[in-house]
Amino acid sequence: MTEPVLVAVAWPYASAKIHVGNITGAYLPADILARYHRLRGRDVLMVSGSDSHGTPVTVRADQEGLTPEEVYKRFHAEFIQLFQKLGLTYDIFTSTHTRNHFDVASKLFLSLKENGYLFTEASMQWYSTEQGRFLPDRYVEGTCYFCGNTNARSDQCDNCGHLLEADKLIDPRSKIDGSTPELRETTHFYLDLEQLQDEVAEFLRDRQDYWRPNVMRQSLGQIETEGLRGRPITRDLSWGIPVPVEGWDEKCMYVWFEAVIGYLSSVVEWGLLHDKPDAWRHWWTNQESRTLYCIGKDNIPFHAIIWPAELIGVGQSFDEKMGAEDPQSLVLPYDVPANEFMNLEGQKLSGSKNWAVWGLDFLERYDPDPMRYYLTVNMPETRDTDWDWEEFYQRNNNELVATWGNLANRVLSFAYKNWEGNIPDPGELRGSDKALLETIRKGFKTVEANLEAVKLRAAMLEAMRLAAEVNKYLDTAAPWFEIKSDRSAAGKTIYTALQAIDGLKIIFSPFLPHSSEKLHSYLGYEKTIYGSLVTEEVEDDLSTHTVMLYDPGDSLTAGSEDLWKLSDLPPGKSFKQPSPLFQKLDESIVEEERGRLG
RNA sequence: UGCGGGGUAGAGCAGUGGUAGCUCGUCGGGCUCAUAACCCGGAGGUCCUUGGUUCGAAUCCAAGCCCCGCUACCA
Repeated sequence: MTEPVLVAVAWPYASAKIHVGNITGAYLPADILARYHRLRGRDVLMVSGSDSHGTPVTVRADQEGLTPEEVYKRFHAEFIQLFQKLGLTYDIFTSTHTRNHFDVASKLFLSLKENGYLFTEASMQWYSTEQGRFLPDRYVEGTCYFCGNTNARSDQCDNCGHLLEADKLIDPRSKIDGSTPELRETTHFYLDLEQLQDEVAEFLRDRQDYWRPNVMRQSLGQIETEGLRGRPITRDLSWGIPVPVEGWDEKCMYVWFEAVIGYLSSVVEWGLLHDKPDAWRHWWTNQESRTLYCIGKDNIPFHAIIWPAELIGVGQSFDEKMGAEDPQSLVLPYDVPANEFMNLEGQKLSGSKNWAVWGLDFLERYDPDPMRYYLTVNMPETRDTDWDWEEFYQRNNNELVATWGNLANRVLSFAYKNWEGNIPDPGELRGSDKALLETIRKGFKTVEANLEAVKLRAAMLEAMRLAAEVNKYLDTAAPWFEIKSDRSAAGKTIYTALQAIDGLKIIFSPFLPHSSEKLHSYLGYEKTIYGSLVTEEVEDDLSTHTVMLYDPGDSLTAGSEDLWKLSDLPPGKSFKQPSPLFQKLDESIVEEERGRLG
């Protein structure tokens, strides 16, 4: 077993389709990191699943006349389809609606309760006598007590912008059936964040020098200026995980409390599915384990404050409940590299206005790597960015195709034509050849430094710069000229260039895995670089759910060898006739795609 | 109202005290292995404004202008 790396990815909410903003914000950066660490031979586990519970799912179910379970399963199936096409190497992509997750979440809840970090408190909530249930604030409308607007939501008035106290709303009515709700008292469990505040702050300070400033501002900054207050972690809902306390089975755990526990439960499930029930401890109780949380900025408080607070509060109790003889505490986040948002053609994304580029829809017309490339160079790492179809088209043709795709194609074509599909024997390399290979070796180091620091844009740019270096080298050496007078000199040049693109293939592969595999196969390798994604139906006493799993197979990264380096290319080895790695796009797609919006 | 981010070449960005840089586009040249791709060179900027600190400011301070988010039980 080598260094454990846990890539924990935001759980998509199973009530909406996935768009490019979601992908660039969390799922793609996670896969880039996971693939990079796989190349390094580390014990990578990339985990996530569908967040299946909560109000939006039930609301959508009501609208469509379906059960919440049917709604979640429909979106869950689409997520898996998209992730397989994009090549996101989740070791496990599961769901929160599984017996295993219920069990783990309940153990965690009870651990917090036993350790004294939960308390109960009563409050007044709107209750629908018609439906016999409590209504979420956003489903109660009425008259604003500030401006008199008669269509104010009970939590906020869209007319005057004031935040409202729900119980002061005038003439409340249910948005669902128009009936008049009444105020009723209800009691909930609260997570005592105030009590955990000092330890959370200490946890954050320890990481202050390498976390992104935007994440620190929203976590440590908030604690230092406003402090933390208890937050309710249960709801009067029926779709979710029942509160595991006697007399409370009518209420559920609140999704924001329960979904993050998926980072733990999914690792447990992965172990169970691989007949390694104790494997979860390798990532979760081993203090050497590096846990990275890839999320969007809307999730920062949950991952940088609340989840660490839950983990701290649990202490060793969870491990004890899992049957450990010598229980350990759980590993706190190493980094939470949250991204900002991606807009579209200058405007905020909006599902209801169809102002979005949907993942599956995009892949109907384009290949996955162009999307991965554009989303990486445009990743909102430090500020909001913009998806612009004109720019997508330009970058695809002028950068991806022209610099990298063309480089691979020109080298392979020339070699194939002049050496009958065998790697030429270079003999002794010249100074200029060695210099190029040295540039690539240094490139591995630079890209590595950027990836370790989760600076993916910079890493991608550096990779492209290296491709440009090889193009320059070719232009200087001019093998098409050499070959006319000195075949052996041309052989040295082409051998060197082949070796260079063989290395670049590895450097590009975390970002652009599909084209790297293609090039890898053109170069005549038998094994693939990465494994594949498979699905499996899992049945438990709660439900049946589909899991997507990563199968390393007998790929190069299946072992623990460090592949992050220039490898030797054996002279004489045969390789295949190449074809272009990427397609040029026609300018007409710009207007075509813009026409689909809105 | 409060909080946060931002205003640097046509576009997108980097640059936190010492002659203003990168990618793309643009103009000119070279090459012909390659998906008219690749390589070289040039043009292009009052670094939002004003005032201040300093030998010296895009970079620090003050005031102001403009854009964009957030301030939701949408996790």
